[in-house]
Amino acid sequence: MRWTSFFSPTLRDAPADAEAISHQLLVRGGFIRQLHSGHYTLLPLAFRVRKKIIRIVEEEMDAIGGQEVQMPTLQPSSIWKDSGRWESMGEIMFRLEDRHGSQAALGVTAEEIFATVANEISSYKQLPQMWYQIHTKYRDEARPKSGLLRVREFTMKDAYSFDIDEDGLDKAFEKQHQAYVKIFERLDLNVIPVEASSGNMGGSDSIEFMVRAESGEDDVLICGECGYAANIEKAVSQLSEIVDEPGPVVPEKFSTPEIRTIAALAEIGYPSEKQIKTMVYLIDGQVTLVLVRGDHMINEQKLADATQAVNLRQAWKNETIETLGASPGSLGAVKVSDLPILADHALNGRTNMTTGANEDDYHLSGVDIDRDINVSEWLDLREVQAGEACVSCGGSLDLVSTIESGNIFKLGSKYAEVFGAKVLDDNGVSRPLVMGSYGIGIERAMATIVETHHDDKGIMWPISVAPFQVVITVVQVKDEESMQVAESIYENLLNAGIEVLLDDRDARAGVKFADAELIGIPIRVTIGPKGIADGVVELTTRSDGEMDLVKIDDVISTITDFLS
RNA sequence: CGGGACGUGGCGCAGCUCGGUAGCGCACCUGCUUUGGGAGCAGGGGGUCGAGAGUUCAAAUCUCUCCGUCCCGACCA
Repeated sequence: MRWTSFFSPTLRDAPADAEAISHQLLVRGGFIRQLHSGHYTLLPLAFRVRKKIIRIVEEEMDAIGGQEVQMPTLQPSSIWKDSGRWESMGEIMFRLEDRHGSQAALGVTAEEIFATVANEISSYKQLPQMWYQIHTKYRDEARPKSGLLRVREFTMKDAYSFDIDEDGLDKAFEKQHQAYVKIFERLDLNVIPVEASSGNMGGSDSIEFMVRAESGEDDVLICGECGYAANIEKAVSQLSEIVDEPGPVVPEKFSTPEIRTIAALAEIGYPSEKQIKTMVYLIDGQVTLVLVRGDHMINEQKLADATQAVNLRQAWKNETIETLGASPGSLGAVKVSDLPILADHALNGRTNMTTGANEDDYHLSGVDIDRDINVSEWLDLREVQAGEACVSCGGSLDLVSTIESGNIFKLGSKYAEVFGAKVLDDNGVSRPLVMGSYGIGIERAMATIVETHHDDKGIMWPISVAPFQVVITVVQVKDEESMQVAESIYENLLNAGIEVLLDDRDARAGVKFADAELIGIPIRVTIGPKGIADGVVELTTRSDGEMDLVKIDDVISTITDFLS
């Protein structure tokens, strides 16, 4: 490709509203343009990168027996109603009606569709199966952000495995795990597999593949000692034991005017780890009290997972007052008998605690949880904090921000049962298929690579996904000899199957160098009159900026060697 | 959904307080000079000032409503 006919509108300044570095560089480099919030046009450069990522994903999926298919993105409401996700997907799902008034949705994910097709499998002899597609997904995100990192329309590789039993699923899951490791290696993304919540996918085991990045929005806890890693929605830790002083036989009410917070109560002599934090939630319409230790935070995803809630929110202030008769700041669960009370494990067995009295401006001290609070269920609800001890080795946990680049789920038979995807086993017994589902966001991977491969001059693509492997920068386009050498190297590289961009623009050298660096081509061949006089050209690698003088006749072999 | 900011040529911005019909840098076009790290000079093209309504002789500027975009939080397969 010749730059003079190539469409890559580079910009000197990034748009003011681009915050994430990948967003800035992809826009500045002429890879993408925004159409509206969460929807981006992929210009030729980005499209080339996308294709390469897709190719890598396809190769690794095919290598583990994946079969590529393509499902419709416009899907009838009926199958989503059958699985219950027409409801539970909530606002994330784009919905529309056709001219006949039939309701439909744009594909958010495809468990339902794949399970429907899996009806065609009738015997255990046809198993296992692994199907995947690389196709557009639509999600009405509450807040699209950070360029390609969180969008409403994107390409996803979604794979689905079908097995006769859990054992088969375990194998498929492991194969996908291994394939992911290879894919991310080839993309030069340093992924951390972490235990994760499966959200409303309804699965059991779930692993997310996370890449550390400044602009990441998922928090992960990692143990530097033993390698334990988990999403904050799932992470657990060890707490040092607290020995409570013996308390009174009944709780004692005391006046606490002006005291509305855990911190304020701590200041007057009731340490936060000796307090009970009481929060009021509406869990699928049911008012519920949720208790954690005073110095702990509730993680709502844990709460949602533990309760299988579809709709979950904190109660409004007025709802709280109606229910408990007091305002937030004076709430407690002592003597509450008509509401479910969910408590975090860290409160188990504690005595002589302090909590709100359910009467404004009063608290209770000397609360013995077993004796005074009617806990319905003990659950893991609290959010682990940085520095806490690892459950497996006691090491200190680090909190790091990451981008979720892929995930794998064990779905079990939920969808197979709903859609009647059953097969006969070797005893002639009908059994539902056991499914897994496995996703990777393609454009997100592209942006994540930029997040992790850039310097102050621009992008530094790994060779595996670079839009071009080589750029030939002709310093003096009007110098005939330079152009002749450039044309000849260009032709030879093309013949060698290498993707080359020939910068034949009549621009100043500085402009051309800056553009080449901005768009991140791994190898630059610089051709100028000076070198030609000596029979050499320059080879510069983008990743380390190192420059070598190479004889003109050796350029092709040097480059092909370097690339292989 | 809660909080905050912004909307003026392709990009970055000024002008708005105090109303008088739009300007700067980059980019773009033409010519000349220049040519190894974002050139110089000269000339030129391009803007419903987010939209609508209102106030006014007159609105980018004042008022109201709406729309859009970004950031923080909530939420998020």
